[in-house]
Amino acid sequence: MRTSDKHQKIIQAAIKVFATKGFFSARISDIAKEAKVADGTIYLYFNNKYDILISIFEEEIGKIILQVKLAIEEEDDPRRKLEIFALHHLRLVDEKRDLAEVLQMELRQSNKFMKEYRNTRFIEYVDIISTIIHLGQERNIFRKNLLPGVAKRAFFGALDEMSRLWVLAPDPVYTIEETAQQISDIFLVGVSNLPAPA
Amino acid sequence: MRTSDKHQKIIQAAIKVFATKGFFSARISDIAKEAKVADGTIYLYFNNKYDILISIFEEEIGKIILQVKLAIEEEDDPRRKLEIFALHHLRLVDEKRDLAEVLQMELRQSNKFMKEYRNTRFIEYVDIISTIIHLGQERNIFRKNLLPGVAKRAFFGALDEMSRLWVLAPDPVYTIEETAQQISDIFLVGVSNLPAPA
Amino acid sequence: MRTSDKHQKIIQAAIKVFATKGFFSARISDIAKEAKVADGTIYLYFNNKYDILISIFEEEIGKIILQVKLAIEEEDDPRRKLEIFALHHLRLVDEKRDLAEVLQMELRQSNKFMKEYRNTRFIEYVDIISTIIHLGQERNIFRKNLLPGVAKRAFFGALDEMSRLWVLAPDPVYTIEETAQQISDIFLVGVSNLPAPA
Amino acid sequence: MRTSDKHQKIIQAAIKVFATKGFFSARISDIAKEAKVADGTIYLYFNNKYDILISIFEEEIGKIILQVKLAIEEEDDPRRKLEIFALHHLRLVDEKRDLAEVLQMELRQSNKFMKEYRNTRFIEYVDIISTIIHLGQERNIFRKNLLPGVAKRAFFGALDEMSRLWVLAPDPVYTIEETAQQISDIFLVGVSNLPAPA
DNA sequence: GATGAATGAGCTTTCATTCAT
DNA sequence: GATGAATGAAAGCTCATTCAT
Repeated sequence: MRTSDKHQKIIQAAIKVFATKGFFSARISDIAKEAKVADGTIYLYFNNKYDILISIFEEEIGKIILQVKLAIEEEDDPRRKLEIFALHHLRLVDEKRDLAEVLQMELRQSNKFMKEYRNTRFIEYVDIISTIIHLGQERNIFRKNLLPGVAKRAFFGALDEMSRLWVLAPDPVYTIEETAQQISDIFLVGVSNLPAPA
Repeated sequence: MRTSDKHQKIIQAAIKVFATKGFFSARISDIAKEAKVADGTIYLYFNNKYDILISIFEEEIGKIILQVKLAIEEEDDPRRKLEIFALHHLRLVDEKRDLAEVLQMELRQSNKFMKEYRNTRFIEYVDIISTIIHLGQERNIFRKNLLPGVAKRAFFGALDEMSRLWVLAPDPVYTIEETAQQISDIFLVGVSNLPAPA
Repeated sequence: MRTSDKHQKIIQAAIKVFATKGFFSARISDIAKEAKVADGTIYLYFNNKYDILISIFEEEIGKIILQVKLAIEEEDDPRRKLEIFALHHLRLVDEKRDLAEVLQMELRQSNKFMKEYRNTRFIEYVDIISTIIHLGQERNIFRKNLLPGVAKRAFFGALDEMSRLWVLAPDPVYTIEETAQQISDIFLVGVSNLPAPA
Repeated sequence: MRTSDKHQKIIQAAIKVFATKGFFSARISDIAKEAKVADGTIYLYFNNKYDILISIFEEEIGKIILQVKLAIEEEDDPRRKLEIFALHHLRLVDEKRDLAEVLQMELRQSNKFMKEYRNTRFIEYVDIISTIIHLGQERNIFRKNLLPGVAKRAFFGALDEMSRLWVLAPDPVYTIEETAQQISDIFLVGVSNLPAPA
């Protein structure tokens, strides 16, 4: 069996188990059972339990960043870029719910127990937004008095909070598309370089 | 006695320790040492480790909700109410950083390992926002086509993400006031019942 | 129960278990069972399995060195001092067989797996012999052309090898006294069939 | 094939690894790497880890016994025979340090964890000495009141203890030849400052 | 014969919880 | 009520051994 096979099987199993029980409550034996390998096999591919989590971060976020950047490049308008980012983000959460959950919760917890790990991939992802905002400001579409560090986080936070709702209780009330649209709307109107309402 | 000295000392110690190490990495003996009581004493006031966490949620969020509701009632304008909520939320994060961190991270993780616990207090807190939004819609200040479940989370998410930034790396670049103002601005302009830009 | 009690009980249990099975084959649970404490209790008194072994070395050899030095000081003649050392050493092996076995085997192995531990106590013990030899040379009782580093080890090695015999198969053929006498004799006058020195 | 290339390679690798880390700390994969074979290959030649150790004992001591007996037969005088034994023993330790270390430490420990293995080869080796002593007593060269079981072990122990010194810290202070001579001297004539026998 | 990926039993160690004092 | 020594279940990880290739 090819090495990559087992590596991927374990990663996918770990995503599922971490999503369900959380990193700490997850047992190596849970992951092994889910991946249909022996406990010891996991240690042929990963140094320890933390290493599995880090690998999820690195590998899966890496893939996502690539996809999103690709999708955004196809549009020129910063407003459309933001809409696409929102849509992409929420679709991902819907399609890869377990992964989304792990990234959302465990990734942010991780600095507590993995002191040495600096999560640069996550920062890279969020910075896609600030790049778009800068672009919008340059083109005079977005307000110049936007604080970039705040705006990017406001947008990401809005999406992220919706994701949480989705992850906890998949909500058939709003579709992904209308949710993405709604958030983009609120945000875009909010940041537009228009005369403030009288 | 529920509000006994020891009870509070343990709660405050636990907040500090949970904030620093996370719930799972925190040991009962850490909390005991921080609270300057014996390990066993903790079990006179709490049933187990989970119970301490739940108590933090219930008691501390309870206090916060009371404060925020009080502050909001003093204003009539929904726009001002939102601004006050934002300011209040961020001030709290700044003043009670440890508590903020526990609420932000552990509370959301909790459903993973405390299956039976339904976190109604948190929902109650976030619903303060939706109440304001409804009010704004009734008074024709906010757009009617806002999805209330989305808008409330978009606003809370934006604040929450800023809090995370604050908690991880206390940022002297933006003041609490300008951050709150900025987020309120983006959101208020975005939800205002004005003709959409051409 | 006094702290010292448990510490001693564990040390004594460990001596017995290490003597019987060797350090590596010995399980913490074996020691705990022998000491009639829970497995975890051992870790209240020792950092880890190695620490138990080191404690045996330090504490028990310390006691022995004290005793031997005391016994030797009572005699003036270096020849008698050597005889007393031999007798004392072999008596100890007989009386504290398990301890002797641990010291004999595990102590010497220890540098293999406890790289950082320097066994100064053992060297201190063997150096009691060289001190006696030096004294004998000063008084012109022992040959001046004796290499001190060799002679001390020759004497200790002879005793040690007898101890091993004793430990492996307690031998009723020779008494401790005649064995000690025999080794002292060989060392003091050799094996040649010559008229003993007057 | 018993004397196959691989069999020998594994034995030699195991001697090196056991000498360095000790039997228990040595991993099969260490030996395999040292022998430049796959882990599994070892099990084509040996039943298990213990079996490798036993094979070292049997085969390597076997060779040594042959050599020593041959060297001793060339001399007639029991005193010379003892000197040759001493010299041969120490030379061996010097030339085959790793093997010496394994035989010295692991062989003696072995009865602890390999209950069923009786180490007859080692006894055979030490009994070469007692044979010499008996011969010396028959010829009236050695004292009749020597206890043979004690004398043989005294001599062997002296050599063995020197070996340990050599193994732990190769000592350039004394040469092998002078060390062997010194021990033989002490044993043959003792340490007393008397005119050497005519 | 040779390989080395896979196995899983079994170990040391941790730490929430208890309870005699 | 308060203590903290003692408990023992539970889990991460290692590594001798196997076996499909």
